[in-house]
Amino acid sequence: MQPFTRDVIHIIQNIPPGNVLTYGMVAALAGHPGAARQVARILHSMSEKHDLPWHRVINAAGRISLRPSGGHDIQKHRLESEGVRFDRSGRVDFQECLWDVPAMEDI
DNA sequence: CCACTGACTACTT
DNA sequence: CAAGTAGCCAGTG
Repeated sequence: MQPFTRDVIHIIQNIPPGNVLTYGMVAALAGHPGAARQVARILHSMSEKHDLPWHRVINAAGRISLRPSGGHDIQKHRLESEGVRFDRSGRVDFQECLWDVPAMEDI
C-alpha cells in the first residue's frame, strides 16, 4: 500500500463527528494536492476494511457526491445525526462544519 | 507494463 | 447556472 493511501486513511479516521473535509483537502493533507479522485477511490474501496467514517468526506461544493442509488441518503442521514446542517440546495455550512485541522503533526 | 476507471477540482466558455 | 476541458494518480485486470 502506498504512503498516500495510508495517510488518507489515517486522516479520515481522525475527522471528528460533526465535521467534514473535502476530497481535495484530504488529498492535500496527504501530500498530493490535486489527487482528489484518488481519495474518492480509496473511500470507495477501503472504507469497509478500515472502518472509515467515509460519510464525513464531501466535495468542494459542500455537497454529497454519491449518486442517489449509491448511498447518498445514508451519508446525509449520518451527517445530520451528527449535527451537520444542510441548506435548501443540499450544501453543508463550511463555516460551521469544515474540520479545523489542528496541525499536520497531530494527524 | 498498458489501459481504463473514477464518491474530484479549478478554470473557462 | 450548465457544459466543456485539462490535470490528477492509485487500484484493478
